[in-house]
Amino acid sequence: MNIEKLAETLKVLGDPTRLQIVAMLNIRDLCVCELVPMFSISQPAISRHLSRLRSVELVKETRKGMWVYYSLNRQKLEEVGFSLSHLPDMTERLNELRVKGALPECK
Amino acid sequence: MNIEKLAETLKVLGDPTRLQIVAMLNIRDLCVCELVPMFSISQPAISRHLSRLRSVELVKETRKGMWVYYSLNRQKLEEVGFSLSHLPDMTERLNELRVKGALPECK
DNA sequence: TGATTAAATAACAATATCGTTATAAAGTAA
DNA sequence: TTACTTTATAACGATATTGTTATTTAATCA
Repeated sequence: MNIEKLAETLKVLGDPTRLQIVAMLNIRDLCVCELVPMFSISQPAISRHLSRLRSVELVKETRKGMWVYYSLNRQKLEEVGFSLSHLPDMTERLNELRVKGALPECK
Repeated sequence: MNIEKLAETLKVLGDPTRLQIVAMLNIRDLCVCELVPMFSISQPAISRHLSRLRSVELVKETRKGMWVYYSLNRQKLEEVGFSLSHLPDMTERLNELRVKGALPECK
């Protein structure tokens, strides 16, 4: 995952409500009406959080009749962990800057 | 790491500038005056980003004369990855809610 | 059809974030 | 001391985020 996308995904995960939703979905798929009573915020607020999680493909929705079930995209979550432990190698970028004289000599 | 602290740390990582700083510090320790020319934002802006990274102990600062060197706390970064792949088990919490009748029956 | 339920979207307010420029603080050196 | 360099902080504006209530959309059922 490129660094911009990784940052965007981490930002989505970096909210206590959304991270708890992810932890809940790690146990089993849940419909919105089950998620709402778990938190002390409104249904629309939960809906917006789910929308943000969906926007980075951390969760998937499936409509079943009146209900919408959300499930965790474990692969995406693993990808985040992997990308974090394999950050892009900036050695070359650092060399470029040094060659261009963009780096001061702080001895 | 508890879920609140994890969310806070992910939020700090969830910014493209800060994540790039982390990637740079993964190569070697850098002083602020080296970091500034790598980005097209002001020195105070970089300083604020470093302050946020410091606030969750992702980086450590060391003053050397006039210069302040920042280094990556790799242990903390690994901890984030580990916590992400070992989210707290919400099974019990889910049971509580079910027993209390807080979960609707969406069949 | 019309009523009901579940979920998403719209509109808005309060607060947080991130950038800027100006200034302060800390260290070096003439 | 005074001047200079490096970094942090202050003050402020623009924008993003997160919550609210009201409304819309989608599906079910009498």
